[in-house]
Amino acid sequence: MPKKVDHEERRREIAAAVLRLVATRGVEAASLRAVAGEAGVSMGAVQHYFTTRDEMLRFALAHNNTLLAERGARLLAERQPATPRETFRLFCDLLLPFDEDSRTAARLWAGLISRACVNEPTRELAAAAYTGLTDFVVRQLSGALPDADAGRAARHLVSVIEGLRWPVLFGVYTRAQAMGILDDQFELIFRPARAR
Amino acid sequence: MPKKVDHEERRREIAAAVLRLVATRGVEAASLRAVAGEAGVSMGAVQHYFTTRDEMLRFALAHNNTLLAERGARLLAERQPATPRETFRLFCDLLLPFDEDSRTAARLWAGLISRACVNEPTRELAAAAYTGLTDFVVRQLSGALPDADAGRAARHLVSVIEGLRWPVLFGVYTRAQAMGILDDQFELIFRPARAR
DNA sequence: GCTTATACAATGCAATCGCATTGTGAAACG
DNA sequence: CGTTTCACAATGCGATTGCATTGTATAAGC
Repeated sequence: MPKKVDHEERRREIAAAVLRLVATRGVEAASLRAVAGEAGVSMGAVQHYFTTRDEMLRFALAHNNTLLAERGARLLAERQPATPRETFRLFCDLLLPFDEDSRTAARLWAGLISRACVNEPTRELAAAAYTGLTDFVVRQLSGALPDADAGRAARHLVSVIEGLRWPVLFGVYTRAQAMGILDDQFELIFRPARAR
Repeated sequence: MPKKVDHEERRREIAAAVLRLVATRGVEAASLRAVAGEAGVSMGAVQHYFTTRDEMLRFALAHNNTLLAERGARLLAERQPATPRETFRLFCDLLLPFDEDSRTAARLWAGLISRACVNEPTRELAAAAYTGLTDFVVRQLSGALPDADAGRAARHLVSVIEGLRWPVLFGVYTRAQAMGILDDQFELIFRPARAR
């Protein structure tokens, strides 16, 4: 019938435009027209791929989560961390807004959170993102710790990292200060079991 | 001259309407008209007290921060926590979205964060809120720990609490699970110094 | 080659937005 | 008692919003 177009690929392209807008000017700025302009297509095209603005935003934020997961897996594969501590540092670099990439990701995360507060499907998305991240960390830790401790350690580490995201993004902590807090945390958690 | 009106008090009343809207329907919903309607005044009144929507939002979010600080001080005064652990639990109840009040506060916090990502004055506000909170906790802890440790412990505790806010709000952790994580953390930090 | 389904593009529309302007009633001051 | 000044109320305006509708170019199936 008509032209053959990779539907999902086009959606992802438009989603990328959404993410650029959300990261630089906030969720409110991601209007249909602005997105169309940013993506270099007509507004009709955006409407063709997303029935509603809400669906567009939800897809974009979900897409961003899979991008982040891929980035984490890639980092893990290429840096091959040998010790739990190296793995941990890798996650810090991935999740905390130290460089421009992760600062962008943090701003997107902020958009996700603010929408999740008032939009049920987005809330489910955010909840899934948190559980997914924690599970991922559990799996990374499961070699280095007994299973029972791995779960606990993962929840600890994820909590502290998450708790540092906004202070770091807003300039309350420098990278060195944040890493200091995280190092302390790491020491505490990975102290030999007998000392606990 | 004209009627005598407590200017700041009126601003706070309007800000309360803003906060109600932000908490229930998000920052975007706090339009001048909606705020006027919620506050039960005309749009002209809102404009009379705030020169711009941006200023209105900033004032409302800053106002919310002082309300939260007052609430913390009041809780501290009436519950008179004797041990660091009791103090800590008090802060958890204050900051984590366990009841409807603190869930509202968390949604407001989300609004603050998302705006802080794209609005410089709001960013400063958010940064000040984080440092203010940490300083407050340091002061609470300074009796129970040597000064050097109090700062470190405070940054730890605040980080973990902050890291649990969104998972709790989005239903990833129940109150019991969150408190379990926090208890563990508390144990780690307050373990006798010789064991470190 | 005609049909048909797709992939957009263009435009229209009612609603809403922030903000500016203007009007009015009242109260304090001279 | 008149003037001034503040506290609003009402309305207007241009811009922008999400969404619906319509038009059209293209290309695969029969």
